[in-house]
Amino acid sequence: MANIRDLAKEAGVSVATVSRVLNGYPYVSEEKRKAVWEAVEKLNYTKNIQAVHLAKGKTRIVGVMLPYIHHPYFSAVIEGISKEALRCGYQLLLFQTNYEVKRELEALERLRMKQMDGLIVCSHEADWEVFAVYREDGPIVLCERAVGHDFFTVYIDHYQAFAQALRYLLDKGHRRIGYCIGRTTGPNSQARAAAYRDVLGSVGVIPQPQWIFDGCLFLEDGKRVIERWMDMKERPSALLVTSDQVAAGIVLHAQRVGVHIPEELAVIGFDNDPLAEMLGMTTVALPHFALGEKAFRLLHHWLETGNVPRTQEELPARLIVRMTG
Amino acid sequence: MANIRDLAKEAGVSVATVSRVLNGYPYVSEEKRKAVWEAVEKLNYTKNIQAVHLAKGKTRIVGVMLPYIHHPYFSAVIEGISKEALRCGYQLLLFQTNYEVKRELEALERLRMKQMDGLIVCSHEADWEVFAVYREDGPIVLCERAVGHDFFTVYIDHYQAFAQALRYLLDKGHRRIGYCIGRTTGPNSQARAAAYRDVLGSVGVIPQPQWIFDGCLFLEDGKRVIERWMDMKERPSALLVTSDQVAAGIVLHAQRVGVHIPEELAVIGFDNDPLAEMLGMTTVALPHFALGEKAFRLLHHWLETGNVPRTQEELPARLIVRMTG
DNA sequence: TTGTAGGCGTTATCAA
DNA sequence: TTGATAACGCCTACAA
Repeated sequence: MANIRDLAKEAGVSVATVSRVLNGYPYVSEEKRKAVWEAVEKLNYTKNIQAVHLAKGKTRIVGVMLPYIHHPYFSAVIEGISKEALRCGYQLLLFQTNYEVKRELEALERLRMKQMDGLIVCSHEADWEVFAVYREDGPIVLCERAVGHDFFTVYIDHYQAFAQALRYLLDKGHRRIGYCIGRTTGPNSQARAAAYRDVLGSVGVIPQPQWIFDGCLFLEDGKRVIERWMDMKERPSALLVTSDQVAAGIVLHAQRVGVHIPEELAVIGFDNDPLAEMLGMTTVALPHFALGEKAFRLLHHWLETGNVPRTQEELPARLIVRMTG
Repeated sequence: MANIRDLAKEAGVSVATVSRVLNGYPYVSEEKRKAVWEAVEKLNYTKNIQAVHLAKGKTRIVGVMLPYIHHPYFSAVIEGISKEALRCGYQLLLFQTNYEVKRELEALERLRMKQMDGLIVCSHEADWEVFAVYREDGPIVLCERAVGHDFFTVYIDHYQAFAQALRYLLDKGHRRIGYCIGRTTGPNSQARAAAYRDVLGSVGVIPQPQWIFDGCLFLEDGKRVIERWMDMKERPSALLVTSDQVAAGIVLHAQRVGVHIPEELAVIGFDNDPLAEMLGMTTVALPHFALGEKAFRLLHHWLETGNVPRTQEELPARLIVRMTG
């Protein structure tokens, strides 16, 4: 495969001139410019991007760290990132971690190795301290709140989102309120747990541990929740469900087994997935797509200007009352 | 940032020795090995992966071309690809195209530029001739059938899948059978259209153009379908819906507006999404995840052995009868 | 077991 | 306007 030196020889110019032509720099005579393009044509030349990356020390590639892709939340976030990246001429390198710390470290190491210009962390498992170590190796933007660390982040205010829904339920008279969550670790989950404690505590309700349903990620988990709920002696009268997928699973399975929603069990989902509208589900709308977009923009600005963005932007959530809660 | 030469100086050895140590080659004395690692530690060295890529002419990166990510079909395929890639130590570079030919060409150009070792095409818009031009620039594996081109592919046999469902409906006595599809171009869509013509033709049914509902990609499109269906004078009695998401939208909206399923309208979805099971939907299970896995494996084998895989593997689909059709 | 030196393909500086 | 040449950082014959 022809390289820039072959071109130079063919066109009868220097490699420097070839490079200038290829990159559209001024100060090249029309004549030589033409000769170079002809050589490009003749030798069927294409630039080797690796060499460019090495020489420039930049790649216009951004890494995206996330546990898995086949999930409505993460695929919405990526879509937002991807849309902006496309617009700005950046490429996306995927780092699927399955929430394994080892994988997260691999991604961070790749940042050190300068495989990409920056990294967007959608969700993580390792301690923030681990991430802090890599801060000097390249720009990192988070999609989660990092309390006590001055990372640059765009995040959804899950405390406020949860609190909002809880107060709504309290106002409707509910006292036995439980919730379903994907996993208990992670900043988002902890923000919710804090809101749960605080808001229920403010009205003197003592939540029961068994009112918290862990491992709720996918539609089919909703079935499990209903089954467990039916087996309980003191059932919650309302559930906050941190994913509309799971909430939909709950609502649909409840319907099937004859549990009346919201009379016997009020259900409030999160996300405002199309499914929520379709099922008439009360839900808290979360701006996932915008989260991805903004995270990329933040990183992009950082990369292009070199100015560290001292940003920690909070994206608001909005309760949408429909029929299930 | 320290480089391999700094290490050599620090450790009092040559760069070749450093490289050997770093890459775990034999024939290095324990003493020097130790000295190198100490230098690594001391200088806080990390290898620059770009330089490695350039020197080796390989990247262990695979490109994935797909129209969008936030879609159950594509995110399942990627998940399959990603899982295998992770296992084999490969990374994924995303090329979101929005079905724009221009974007597809950009991805192919990147293959030429040797940004990645190979490319998996999940779905495309450009003519196969365009892809054929780039075949010599790197291994390309397709997730769609390419009739008349000897690309290497793994694909779901959509003709068989569609035909299977159609015959089932015919057996049940349906004659006015329509279908909903994402877009009409693309090999998968054309395979379905062919099955539709052939199977209906075989029993002398002349399908009406308005029985084909285009642009059905997401849950919310199902609502539109029902609305249009209700406005029709000669309504289909059954619909094949090429996405369970859309089928779910149809079933749920039908329920809402009082259309009885399957009595007034039989619905058969595709994918076997968890939603289908939850809603008791009859559906044709499609192995999306396996498709991604196998596509990666095919490419991987090609990359590692250098042997062109003359594979064109057809993945079967399976009708799952539940309650909607 | 070790080192030297050339190569990978571009970009960028500096002098002309 | 142009060209030589030194980076960029690593790998790898080949020679010792």
